[in-house]
Amino acid sequence: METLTRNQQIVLDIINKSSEPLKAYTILSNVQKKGIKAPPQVYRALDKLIEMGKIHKIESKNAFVACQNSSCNVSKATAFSICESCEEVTEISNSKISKYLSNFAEKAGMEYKKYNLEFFGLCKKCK
Amino acid sequence: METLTRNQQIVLDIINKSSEPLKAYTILSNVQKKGIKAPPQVYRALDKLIEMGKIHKIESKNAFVACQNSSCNVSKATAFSICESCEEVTEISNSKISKYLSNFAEKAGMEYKKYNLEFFGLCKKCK
DNA sequence: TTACATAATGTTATTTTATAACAATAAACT
DNA sequence: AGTTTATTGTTATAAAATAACATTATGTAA
Repeated sequence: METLTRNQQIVLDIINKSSEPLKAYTILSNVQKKGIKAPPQVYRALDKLIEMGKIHKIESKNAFVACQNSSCNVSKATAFSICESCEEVTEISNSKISKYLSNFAEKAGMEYKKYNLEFFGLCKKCK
Repeated sequence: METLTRNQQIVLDIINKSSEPLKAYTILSNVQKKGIKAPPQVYRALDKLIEMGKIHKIESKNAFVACQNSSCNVSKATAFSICESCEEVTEISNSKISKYLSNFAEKAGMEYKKYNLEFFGLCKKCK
């Protein structure tokens, strides 16, 4: 179990507290009172947290969310559903999807390391 | 069958000719001799071409590729495999994946409109 | 055809997202 | 303690995308 550095912990705390994906510069403005002053400090922390699987990047939004799946301490397969109305992002932790896709990748002749899947539509509330 | 405007056609031609995903500013520098001078012109063409399903955006790379799947004239479900060594990007047009994932989304209670899936790993050549 | 609406374009400036480069500290190792 | 390695702080800049608005082209209906 890796221990976090000060900056990593500060950034992770903000993301954990948030109910929605946060952008890097939003994070920055929220941690400036804690002494993190410049973008590279935020991006470096984000990079490490992603490596550790503590957070994920929502590529279509350039935003970052806490991993909601306690078992994924290495980020190798991520899936999200994204509501186009309320912007809610939910991590899908479905072992069937994961198995299905890993299997598919192998059959396709690819030495697969990870995947990212993003669903777009309307969530239960919004539809 | 929609007809393309001049700018859309110019941008599509460049992307079609390329064997790899192109970034917006790479496209721009390649079409300046044809009279497209500024980023908004490129981005507007890209947006329309995506709407039409002629091209797709590789979110993890901020790059654009021609649709390799002649049947997808509306871009609602895309899947790619991306080689982390040679950067080759291949569109996966597998109706099974598509069916499986659509099905999954529906069961999850989401009114699903589209998805984007990106696999990362090593392609056949590189592994 | 002419008038009106709609869409596409051209252009400048700016915003947003991300990284390069390098000096300064701190942590881990032998 | 001295050396290596990782992390931090900082400034500047690069890369990606959009806002805003004036202009031109295209479609449509009287």
